[in-house]
Amino acid sequence: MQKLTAQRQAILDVINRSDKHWDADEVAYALKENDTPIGIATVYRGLAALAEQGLIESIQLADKKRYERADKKHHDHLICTDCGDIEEFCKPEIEKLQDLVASEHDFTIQGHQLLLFGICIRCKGKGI
Amino acid sequence: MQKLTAQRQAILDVINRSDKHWDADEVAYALKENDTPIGIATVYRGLAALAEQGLIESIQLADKKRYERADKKHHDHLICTDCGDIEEFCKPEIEKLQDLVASEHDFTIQGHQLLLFGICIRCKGKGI
DNA sequence: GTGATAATGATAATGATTATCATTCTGACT
DNA sequence: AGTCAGAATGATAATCATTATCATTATCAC
Ligand SMILES: [Mn+2]
Ligand SMILES: [Mn+2]
Ligand SMILES: [Zn+2]
Ligand SMILES: [Zn+2]
Repeated sequence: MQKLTAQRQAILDVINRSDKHWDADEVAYALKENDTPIGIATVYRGLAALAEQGLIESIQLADKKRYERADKKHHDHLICTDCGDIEEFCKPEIEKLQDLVASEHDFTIQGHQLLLFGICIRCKGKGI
Repeated sequence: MQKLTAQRQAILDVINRSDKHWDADEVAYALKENDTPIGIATVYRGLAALAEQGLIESIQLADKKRYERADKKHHDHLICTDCGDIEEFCKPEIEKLQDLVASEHDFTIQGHQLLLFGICIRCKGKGI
């Protein structure tokens, strides 16, 4: 990314103004609401470029990529298989053990993805 | 899955006779080599059905699902971003901490996926 | 054997993402 | 100010894994 163009700045603003985990369509829709509509291909390219620069974070779910603000400390995710809600958690002991695993395998770790799937507290009380 | 049909048994056999992590196309190709060709839709359905019954395991990578034998103890994966190789590891302390995280969030855990991305030992010595 | 149910397989459809390509923008340099 | 090159944009086509459709076939209970 050479330039933080107006379009990419607009994408970044959308993502930075909430704690959501956005997919490309949601970003495009928010931009349209915003009266700054941007072509969907440009949204995809912008998201990829911003993530590459570390200006936003990405998580890869089964079906699609989602993006979030980069200005929080590193965390991983709990995903409700019922409502799709995404919660966050931070557990440095796990990260340490991951590094240990990598070194045990002579593996130079570049990143990781830990997803916990299950039922969130809200969905637990649904069928009553 | 009502029946373990001949086709599904053939899929299961292919997967059980190696330690690979198979995608649907690879399974279909192996079956053709085997002189037991099976329609690709049937392969997809068979893999899903076998995984649902716990007869095989699945992992969801960024682009596609892969399947492996279910007769090993639970493990997670190291994925080389250079050659695509998949190694396995087992770290019960991590699993315990995952359960702790879930309980801290009143989250009923159903499953998890931990992927460590990086460079495997073989690829590390490449550019010399 | 007959009928209900499930599975198969060829093919079409879906959905997220990427590629193409003509057009527009930007910034550096006259 | 004008020119030029490299980037970015956006409409659209293409890709690729997976799922849906649907007519046909297999299987099981009676
Ligand atoms: Mn997050
Ligand atoms: Mn494995
Ligand atoms: Zn939920
Ligand atoms: Zn490698």
